[in-house]
Amino acid sequence: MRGLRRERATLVDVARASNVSRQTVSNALNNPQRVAPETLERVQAQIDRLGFHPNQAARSLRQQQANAIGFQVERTHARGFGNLLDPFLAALTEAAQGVDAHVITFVADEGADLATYERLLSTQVVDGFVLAHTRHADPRASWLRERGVPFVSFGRVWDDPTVTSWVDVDGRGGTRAAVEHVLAGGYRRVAWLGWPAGSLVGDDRRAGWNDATAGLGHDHANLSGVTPQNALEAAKAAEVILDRLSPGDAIVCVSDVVALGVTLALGRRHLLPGTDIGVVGFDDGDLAEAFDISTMRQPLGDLSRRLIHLLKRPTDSRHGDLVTPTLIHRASTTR
Amino acid sequence: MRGLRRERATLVDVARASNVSRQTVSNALNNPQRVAPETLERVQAQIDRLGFHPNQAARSLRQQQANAIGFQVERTHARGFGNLLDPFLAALTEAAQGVDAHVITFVADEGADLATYERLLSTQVVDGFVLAHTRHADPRASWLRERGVPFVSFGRVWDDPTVTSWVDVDGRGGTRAAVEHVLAGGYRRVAWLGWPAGSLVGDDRRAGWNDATAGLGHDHANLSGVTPQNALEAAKAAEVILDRLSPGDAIVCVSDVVALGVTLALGRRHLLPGTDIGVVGFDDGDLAEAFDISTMRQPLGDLSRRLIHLLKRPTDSRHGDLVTPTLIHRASTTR
DNA sequence: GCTAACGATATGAACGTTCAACGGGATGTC
DNA sequence: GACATCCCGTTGAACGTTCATATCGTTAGC
Repeated sequence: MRGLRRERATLVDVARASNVSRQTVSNALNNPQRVAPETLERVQAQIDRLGFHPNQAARSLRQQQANAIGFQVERTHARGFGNLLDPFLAALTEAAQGVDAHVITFVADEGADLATYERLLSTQVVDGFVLAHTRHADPRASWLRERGVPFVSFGRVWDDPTVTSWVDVDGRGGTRAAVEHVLAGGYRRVAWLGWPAGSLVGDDRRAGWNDATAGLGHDHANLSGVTPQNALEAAKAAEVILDRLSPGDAIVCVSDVVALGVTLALGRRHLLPGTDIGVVGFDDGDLAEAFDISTMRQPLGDLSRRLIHLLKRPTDSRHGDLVTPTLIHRASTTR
Repeated sequence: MRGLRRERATLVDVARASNVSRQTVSNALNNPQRVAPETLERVQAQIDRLGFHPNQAARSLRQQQANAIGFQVERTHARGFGNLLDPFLAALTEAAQGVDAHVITFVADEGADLATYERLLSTQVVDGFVLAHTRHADPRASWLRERGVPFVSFGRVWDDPTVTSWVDVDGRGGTRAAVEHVLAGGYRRVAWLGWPAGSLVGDDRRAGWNDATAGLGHDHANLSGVTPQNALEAAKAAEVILDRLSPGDAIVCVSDVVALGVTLALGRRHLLPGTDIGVVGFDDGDLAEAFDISTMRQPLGDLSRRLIHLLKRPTDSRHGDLVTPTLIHRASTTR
């Protein structure tokens, strides 16, 4: 994996070329205000001419920090359909680059995952971690906190209130906005297709539907259903609800995958999403776009930037951070 | 992003604790055969006791190599539905870990992407790159080759025969296997739904259908269709072919997304995939599993390991490397 | 019995950067 | 005029590892 021995310019090369000391070149890069303007200009010219970039390994060694963040990716078999982590990783990577940091991916063996976190830290490969897919009583969060390792979580660590360094999407507010969107579009009744109770994300999103439909005189019990996060199952569950709806009504769904299931069920009845029955998903994964389904977009760019910010200054959040999803209007809510 | 100043053990700490020199500890780690067995044991005991892991930054600095590989991820808006890169990245990460390397993700601005490659190299953040999504006349490949930078490509760099360091899936052989699978399952006629001619991957896969159906007396022109990589469009294209098929026939598709389109079209006709019409996809992305569609699985683990191997020893391949996809039998080809 | 060769371990130097400390000149303060 | 202060810049040391080379004792070869 070693390339041709490329001659990289070093600080000393730049220093010699511009007749200053190493440290002045270093200052020109890291503390330009400490350097006299004309010196700065001279040094900068040589940096450009020589194509100098500071060696990250030397920097890490001296500063005792890696400027890198670890992100655990799931092994192939463990990933689900409609997973958002792929675009999230892209957004996270971009946000990290914005603060001159890198994202390092890693996989961990089931059960032995903490050993991997330990290894990355003690080899000084990463300074901290971004967690996603936090589980109930996630052992990673407490392990990291005990050791004072910087980390943030994409998604609330619901059952550990001591972890406040998270950023999450406002599911309740998002669903509320989705309901208001279809009502404003002229759809009459708004049904809900969600996940079975007990999933914290699912319950949160459902609460938004409750909020927004409270005053409408709907028959709540009859106009909602549950399904696992699976398009085929969702299609079956949608059949039940569709029997109770008429053209001009709408279904707001807990996720894009579930919304796709509704779309499939509509297809079997030769009904058109949008024209006949409004459908809204949640997440704005790739499949929502592929099937022209209106959805609540998770603002992954903003969210990632907040995560990165929080990683550097954990004290800036006492209660976690909620971002508001935005409605993406597509054919499935166009009459 | 700096954690608590954790006291990490160093080589010297281990050396002192086991009454040997730095170098002996270093040898115990990197060249154990040079160290006397009893010394090795003593040193190893102290390494374990102190929880020592060698500092990667110091190692990189001294050895002038990062032990890291760069992998460009697409920005959010540029990704498509049914993208395989997410599981690929997981497999690649795992393969890299197998040789004590890390994967570093990065994003690049359109047009200025080579500058990002340059920066990662000259800061010694990575030693080389894994390319994916290679475009026609991909400028990255020639740029890297000119500079002698180690790189490999997931997918042939079709129009640059000087690039031999690629690993790809045998599309032709895979499709052939798919056709043989449905024939063996008792389906009578086997249609093809592919991408418009001109896509190299698509043409390759179609050739496999041609091969396998050559002696069957099919009406080739009538039993094949084209569609873009889009489930809704594929569903429309499938309608035309389905008009010419009868229950007991099958459709082999160029991708899972297209196969999903066929499944949708079947749903509208209240036909069941598998029972009425056989359907096979290609790629084994998450959606194939979600919709119980038989497909040709890209062996991402094997493929990644070959990529990593090739990155370290480019001379081991003179013509690139083809891996054989394996058939995943699901409901869509079960009668 | 002398020299060569080898096995096991130790030592100095180097990788390229930033930290900590310091120096010299100009400016300001009383 | 003495002294503090600031600006701009320099120098030695350190981060933790591995490379190149040296040392020492033992064995082999003749």
